[in-house]
Amino acid sequence: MSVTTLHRPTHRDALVQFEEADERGDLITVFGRCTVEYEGRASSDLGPGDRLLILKPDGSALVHTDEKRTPVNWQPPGCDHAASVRDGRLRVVSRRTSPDERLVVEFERVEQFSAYPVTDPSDLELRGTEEDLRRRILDDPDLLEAGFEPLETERESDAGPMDIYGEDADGRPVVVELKRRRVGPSAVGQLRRYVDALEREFGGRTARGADASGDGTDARAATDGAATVRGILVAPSVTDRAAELLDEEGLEFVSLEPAT
Amino acid sequence: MSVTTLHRPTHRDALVQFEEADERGDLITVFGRCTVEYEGRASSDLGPGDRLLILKPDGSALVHTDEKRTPVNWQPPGCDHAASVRDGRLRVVSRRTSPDERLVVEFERVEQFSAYPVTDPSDLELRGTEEDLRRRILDDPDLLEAGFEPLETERESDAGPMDIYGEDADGRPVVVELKRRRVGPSAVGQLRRYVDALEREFGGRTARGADASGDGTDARAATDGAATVRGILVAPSVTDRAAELLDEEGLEFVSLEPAT
DNA sequence: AAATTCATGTCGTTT
DNA sequence: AAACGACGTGAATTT
Repeated sequence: MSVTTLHRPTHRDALVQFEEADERGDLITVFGRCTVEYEGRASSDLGPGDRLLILKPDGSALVHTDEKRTPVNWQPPGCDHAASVRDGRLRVVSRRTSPDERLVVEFERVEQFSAYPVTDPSDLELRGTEEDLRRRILDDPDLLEAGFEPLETERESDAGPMDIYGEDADGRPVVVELKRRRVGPSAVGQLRRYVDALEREFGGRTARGADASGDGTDARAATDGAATVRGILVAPSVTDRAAELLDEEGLEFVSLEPAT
Repeated sequence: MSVTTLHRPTHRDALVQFEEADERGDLITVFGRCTVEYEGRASSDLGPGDRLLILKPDGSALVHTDEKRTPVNWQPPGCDHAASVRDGRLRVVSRRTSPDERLVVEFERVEQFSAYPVTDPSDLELRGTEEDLRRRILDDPDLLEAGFEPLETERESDAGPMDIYGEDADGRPVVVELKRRRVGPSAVGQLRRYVDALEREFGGRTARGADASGDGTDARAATDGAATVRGILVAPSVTDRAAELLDEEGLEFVSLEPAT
C-alpha cells in the first residue's frame, strides 16, 4: 500500500501516472492551475485558477476550490475518466451517458499529482434520521397521541406511499407524515396530498377548510357518513407559515424529534 | 507558490505542518487509515478505513472514500479546525456553533499530508438555470401563451414570492411557477399555494376542483364576480402524477426549457 | 430507466 | 438568525 506522488511533473509524466493509477483503481488528485468546462443538464465555464481535482475509481469527479462544501464542478459516479496532453495542457475529460454529460478540466500546469489506494471496509452508522423517528413512534404509538394504533408503513395511495398509516382511538383513519427537522409549507402540502388521496379512496369528502375552529371535532363524519381522514405532521417544530397552512387545511401537528 | 507534502510523517511532524498550513490559509489534505465521528444535527460513527480528509481555509471539512460524489462525513464552511496528537493518533477536530456540530477524524497512520496554496479568482458561469428560463419568458411572453403580459417577478403573497405574476389576454391574473427540469407533485403543490394565496387576497374563490372539465373556461368569474386566478406551471415536462394533480386542481402546464 | 422522497442536504437571498 | 426555495442537487428505493 503506497501513495504515488509527483511534484510539478511534466504533462507527459503526469499522463503516464494517471493511466497506471486509473488501471489500479486508485483515487487520483491533481492540483494546479486549470480551467473547467461542463456541459450536460446545464452548462458552465470556469476561468483559470488553482483547484484540486479528485477522480474516484467509481467514476465520480470533483473540482474543489478553497471554498464551499460543494465542488465548483463535478461529475456523478459512473463516468469514464480519460487524460491526454494537448496544446501544452494536461486535459482530463470525464464523461457519462443518460444524461449525456461531459466535464473537461485543462491544466496549464500541474503542481502535484497523487494517487491513493483507497479501501474502505466500514459502513457509516448514522443516527437521528427520519427512519429513527418512525421507529420511535412505532415502538411507542402513544407518543403521537393516546390510543393511536399504527397499521402500516409506506402504505400506498394515489399520491404515493405515506410514512405511517393507522387509526386513532375513535377508529378514524390517520395519515402521519414524518420530518426529522423543522418543517415549512412543502411538508404540509405533502401531507395534504396523502390525506386527499385517502379520502378519495374512501369516497369521503375532504375536511379541508370545513373545520375552521381547528379543534378537529366537527360532526361531519356523523352527518355525512363518510370517513374523515386525519392528517398529522410529526416534526420537531413548524414555521409560522406552515402552522397557518396546517390550520387552513384542518391538519394537525405533533412535536417530536428523531432521538431523545 | 508551492505545495507542501509529507509522506508517512510522524504524527508530530504532520501536526507541525498542519499548524503552519492552517496559518497560511492553505487547503489541507490528509490521507490514511482513520475513524470518523460526527455529532450535531444527527450523529454518526465510521470504523477504520483509508480515506481522504480535506480541510478548506473557509472552515469546511470533507471526508471522502473511494465512492460517491458526496463525502461520507463533512462539516460545512465556518468551522474551526484543530489538530492534536493523542493516544498515538493524529486527531483532527472540526467544530462549529449554531448548530453545535463536531467532526472528529482520528488517523492511526498518515500516508500522506499535503497543503495547497489555493487561489481562485474566477467565478463560475452557469447556464440553463431557472433564472434563464425566466428571462426567456420575459423576453418573449408569447412563449407562455399569446397575449400574456408579465407584470411582476418575485411578487409577494401570503404564500411567499411567486416566480412571475401577470395577466392573460382577457385580463385574468396569472401565476407562473418555473422549473428548470421535469417536475413532480411538489411543484404542483407549490403553484397551488400561490394561486390560493392570490385568490384569498383578491377575495375570490378557488377554482380548485370546480372546473372538472379541465378546459379552464367555466364562467364562475362572471357569475361570481370574483377574480379567478390562473396557475401555470412551466417546465420541460411533468410526471404522470403531477399531470393528474394539475388536472384535479384546475391548473395548467406549458412545456418550456431554460435554453434553446 | 423513470418516479418519488429523504438529506447532517448545501447555498443564496431576504426578512 | 430564521425562512424559503433552487440546485447540474445526490442517493436510496421501488416500479
